[in-house]
Amino acid sequence: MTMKLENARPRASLDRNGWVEAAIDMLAEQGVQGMRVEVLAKNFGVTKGSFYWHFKDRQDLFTAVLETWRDGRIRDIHKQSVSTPGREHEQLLHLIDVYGATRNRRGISIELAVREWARRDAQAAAVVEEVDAWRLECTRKLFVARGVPDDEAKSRSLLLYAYVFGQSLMACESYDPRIGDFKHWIAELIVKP
Amino acid sequence: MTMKLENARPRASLDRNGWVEAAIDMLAEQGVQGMRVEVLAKNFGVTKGSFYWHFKDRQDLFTAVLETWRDGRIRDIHKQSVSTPGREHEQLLHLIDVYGATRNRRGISIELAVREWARRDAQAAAVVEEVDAWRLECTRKLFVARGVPDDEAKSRSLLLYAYVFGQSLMACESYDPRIGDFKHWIAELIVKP
DNA sequence: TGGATGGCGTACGGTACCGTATGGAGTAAT
DNA sequence: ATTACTCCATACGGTACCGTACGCCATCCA
Repeated sequence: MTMKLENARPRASLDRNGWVEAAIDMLAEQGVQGMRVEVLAKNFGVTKGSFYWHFKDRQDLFTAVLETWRDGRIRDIHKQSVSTPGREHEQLLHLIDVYGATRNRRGISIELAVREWARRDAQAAAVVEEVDAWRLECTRKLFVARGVPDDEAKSRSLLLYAYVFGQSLMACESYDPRIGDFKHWIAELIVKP
Repeated sequence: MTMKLENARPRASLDRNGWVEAAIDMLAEQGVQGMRVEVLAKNFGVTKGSFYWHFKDRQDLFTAVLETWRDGRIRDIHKQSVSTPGREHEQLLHLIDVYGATRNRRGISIELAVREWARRDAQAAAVVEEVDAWRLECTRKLFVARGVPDDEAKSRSLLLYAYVFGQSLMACESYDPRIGDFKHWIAELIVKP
């Protein structure tokens, strides 16, 4: 049998998914324009001959990146937003915290890069719209689960996500040394029953 | 005297400022990477020989764009945020409305482009930080003028701007037909005493 | 063991840029 | 009229890409 050779080659990880993961790294660091075929190839130590074996063209990579990002986000949304009766308050605060902390910088970078991408590309815009719809819906359910009226739940969900994304756009670290307290106060205002 | 010839030539508007204004247009439409010397020149119907007469290099244009944007923002902030006793509530709601409406699309596009620029360029980051500081401070004064404690005023200012910027990043038009009502509710929550 | 196929390298043409060097037309000053 | 200065065009070299054509080699399969 040839089973022993399955992972014999150390560089055999360069399948379609490997390119997509590397492209997402570049997306986080440099934006859409940073996902360049020859640059990615050089980072892998190969030439673009490999790329054009796995992908039809650059747009093909873009589509794969968007789908990978969308699927990952939807999985995360479900993990974070399944209602645990009695703990919805903590769950909502945690949602805000995840996007506001210094950790998760990579996730935020990707988030912003995709959203900027979506402002000039219909395909990216559709993906963002889909992800937003899932997030807003799951968060709405969390609010409803703790007794908030439906309209108010929708409004607070919108406020929650707009706030966390907007916060990552601002340079507010130098605003006040007690910025952490302010953010807690804001989070409570958004989540408060 | 030669005074009569001061604005004799119709194309004499192609001074340094003309290039900067056109560059800001491209910034709004295509982001930082869209501000290209040869593209701008073609749009003007000239060649880049003109550009390199008025600017040392591309970075020189970038610096001028950032300074022009910063100065314009600071002027706007003062116009919008001077406290008119008794009307602070309406002034704050108007602030939110300015950034949330379908009009002012250009201003929002520039705002987002500059902020994305700032994530990868220290000079742009410094400008954004300066503009944010002005905005937060002026809005804080509006809150304080209507009796809000100082810490809460700072928190609400931060929430206000993070919300309006984040909102422009989201595709929330298809969220619910009553999105307008939700935004009003949110604005009241942010501004409410 | 010969041929098919997967995975990648090489080489090339083409495009879109940046920046420089230089010339040239028009105007202003002497 | 000569000079000088402003403003722009032309031409060039260089870089960084995208995409394609084609060739090479290892592996698998009959």
